[in-house]
Amino acid sequence: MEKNFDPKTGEERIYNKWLKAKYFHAQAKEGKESYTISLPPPNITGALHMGHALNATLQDILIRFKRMQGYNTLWVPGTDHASISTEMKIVESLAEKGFTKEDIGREKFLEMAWQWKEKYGGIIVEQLKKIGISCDWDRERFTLDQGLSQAVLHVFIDLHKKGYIYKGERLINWCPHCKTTISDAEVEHKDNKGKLWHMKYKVEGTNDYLTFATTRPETILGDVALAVNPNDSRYNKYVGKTAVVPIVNRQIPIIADAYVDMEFGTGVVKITPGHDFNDYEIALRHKLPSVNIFNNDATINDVCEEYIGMDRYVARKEILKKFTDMGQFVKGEYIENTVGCHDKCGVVMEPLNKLQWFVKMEEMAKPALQALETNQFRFVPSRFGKIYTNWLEDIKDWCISRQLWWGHRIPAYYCSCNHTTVAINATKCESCGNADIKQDEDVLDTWFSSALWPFSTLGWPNDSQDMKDFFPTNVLVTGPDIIFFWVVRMVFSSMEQTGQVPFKDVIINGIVRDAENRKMSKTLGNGIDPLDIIEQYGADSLRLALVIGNALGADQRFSNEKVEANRNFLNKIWNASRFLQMNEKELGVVANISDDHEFSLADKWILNKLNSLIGEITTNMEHYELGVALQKIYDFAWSEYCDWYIEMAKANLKDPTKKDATLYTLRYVLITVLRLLHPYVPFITEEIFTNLQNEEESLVVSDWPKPASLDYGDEEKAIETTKQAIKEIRNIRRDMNIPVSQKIKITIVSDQMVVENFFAALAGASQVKLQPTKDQVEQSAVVIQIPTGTIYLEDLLDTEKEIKRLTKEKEKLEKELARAESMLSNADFLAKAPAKMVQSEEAKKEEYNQLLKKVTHSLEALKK
RNA sequence: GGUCGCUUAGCUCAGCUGGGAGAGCGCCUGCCUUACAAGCAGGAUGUCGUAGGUUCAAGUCCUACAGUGACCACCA
Repeated sequence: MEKNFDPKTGEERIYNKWLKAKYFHAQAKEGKESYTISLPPPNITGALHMGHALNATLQDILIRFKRMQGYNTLWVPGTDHASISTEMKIVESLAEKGFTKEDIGREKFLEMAWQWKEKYGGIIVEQLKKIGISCDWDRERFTLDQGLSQAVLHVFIDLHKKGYIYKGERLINWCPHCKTTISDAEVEHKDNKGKLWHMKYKVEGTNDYLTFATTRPETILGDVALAVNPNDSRYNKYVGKTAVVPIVNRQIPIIADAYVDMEFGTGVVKITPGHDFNDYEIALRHKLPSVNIFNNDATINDVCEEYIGMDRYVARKEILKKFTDMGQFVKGEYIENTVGCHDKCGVVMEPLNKLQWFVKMEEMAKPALQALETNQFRFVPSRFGKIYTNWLEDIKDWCISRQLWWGHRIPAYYCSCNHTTVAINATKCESCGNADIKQDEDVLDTWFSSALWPFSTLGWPNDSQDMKDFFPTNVLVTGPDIIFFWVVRMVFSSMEQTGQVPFKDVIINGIVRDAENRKMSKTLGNGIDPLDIIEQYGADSLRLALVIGNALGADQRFSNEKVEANRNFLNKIWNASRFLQMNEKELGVVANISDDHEFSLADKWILNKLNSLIGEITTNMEHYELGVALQKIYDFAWSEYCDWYIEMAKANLKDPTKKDATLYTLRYVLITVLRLLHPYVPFITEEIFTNLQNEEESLVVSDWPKPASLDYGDEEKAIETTKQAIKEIRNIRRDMNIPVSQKIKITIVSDQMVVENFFAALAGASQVKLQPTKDQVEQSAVVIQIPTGTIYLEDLLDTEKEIKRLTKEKEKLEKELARAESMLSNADFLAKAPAKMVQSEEAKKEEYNQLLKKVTHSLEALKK
């Protein structure tokens, strides 16, 4: 074996081996419970980032764990067509050549988009593979592929038939840059330091002016009313009168509405239903008209000759100037508010009144809410359920039509007879039979297809075997930021279409930040590329760094130091296996051992500890406590197996009576550790495993360890005591500056301790004598008291130092004793604490007492 | 404005259903001991944000407060 594992060459080789063996490919298996995960499909425009890496790693750990446990596992991968993001890319590339998408037309544009998808869409998948994830690549899907498109159309038509999908004119969020509608979820509210302008309109039939405040002076062109609070005594007298919007010379009513906050601004609000959601509501209540003042690019339309074609922000300045000139400008003050921006391009979105397709949400939200309430599925950690619930409780109808070309085109066909035919590939009007029908130009929101992902990828709406075998899925792992984009929509879509909640557990992973706790972003340029990390340290190290010591759902900082530390751990495991191989080469492999073979104390100790470990971490992993579980394996492997057991084994291997059992135990424990680690670090564990076993075997499909039926509790305790003794000896050697090379003589007086042959080596002794009584022990020895006996380090005595040490020891014991005694003298503790607690305290008290007596005795003897 | 986190060793963070505070990194001392210097052995450092409460027992449960962060939200 090489001195180090080289991930650069090894990982790819191993991954290809797995693919070739089709370990990740799932088929329905009789008598095997299935376990399914749908990979959140990354956008084809995306490049792999740390968020993907974490997300994919968590899923891979779970699916590999379950696969080893014997479940029939399926992990469905795929990508999302990312309607708007992809379209933006194509539009940009066209713009570079001086074209617009309209120049080349829909058909040609889509051709380009598909070409783009073929060229770049697979990149992120290949990048994901580098992490080592065990998806069933034979089942890879794309949200715009034929099957999924069929599912999308099916759902659209179904919902339309049921009346859940309708077309209506509504105020919607419009992106003037992308020139499409966007849903509420896609609006990002950004803090904005703006100005609140005070301006005034003349009240007709009086000489009075009413002063209102607005952050958007340009929208006065669309004003249809002034509103005051009905209880506002300042303005009561004006209600019912008319004010005049200058420039457009529009007469508008002054109305009373409780929405108006008397405290804010002047207490007078201008009402612009065409470009403000609140005003829209008010206008509905008061039956006011709506005036649209904008073109699709947010320039002023023909509402006003003077500003026609002018950008909204230019118009703002011009109108303010005009008001100043007219003497109707009052003042401007600084204000902090928020503005809604398109989350994709960042441009301030504009509410516009448009005819669009919507999904009626109120009714479908109900079962989705109930599903969580009644624990039909759950969030882990549970607190994220609140985001889900809040969003559903306050849900508005979902605007699903987009003025884009890349996506699922809406299956609605318009006829000159005014009838709309909603059907797949309609060729004639279903009402009048006219063949001259025109399909709706718009496509569906990307999330409409993602919402069907867990079942559309399994062949739905066809009566597929995969649906029967693998649906509903077991786990969804995703980020907190898309709970309302995606999780919510998957639940209600699935419940409506399949009658089932699409998953059992929704695991929320945190956000990976940089070492300074900043969000990694392209603009900041602080992103750490997972591929760079893989290149430098290997995928296994990356995976460990992302998972170890991290609580689920919590954000984490990422740094190369973390990766390095974990790389070191893997190197440690690698070298432990080299140690085993070296010895097996010399002494022979003992892969099996007969029942009558006697294990040494050390063997029994490590086997017992391993047994507990298996039980604990299996439970941890079943509870998704992956970080905790990993930490436990790490500690066991490094601190117990490598630091202690291997060192003990070195001596035992020289003992012909112990050699075989030791070789067996070394191998057995190491291989078990490899199994336990495999879900976390699949590559290196597989490499070691095949080195130790044979090329044909694979950890991927090997069994997850189960605790053995053994109880070496006493042996474990005995070795723990021995370890404690050795530690104290080392401690004293250190205090007295005795180098490792200088061997000492040790006498142990005990009638119960067994001193194994490793003791001398680990304690740095030339000889270790064990005797039942204190006879013939040299006077000049350092004395260590342990519960099972007394240890004498001969010829080391430095009386002064020894007195100091023993005094410290004595003080410590007295403190411990006092603690135990105070607990035991507490009547409430005795009465109310569990008996086990009380017993354990009593035992400790007894032990401390004994030790204290002995230490005190030694101390007195020295002082004489 | 609402909701939800976080505050534990110098730094980054674990700590499950309450029973004597942990890891990694860093730091100090000594070691190239034939698996591993990406290592070995030993060591130091914490009134677990503050104040109350529940309990025999609180880092862990409850309340308030203080810092800090995220998300949601129509104050023109």
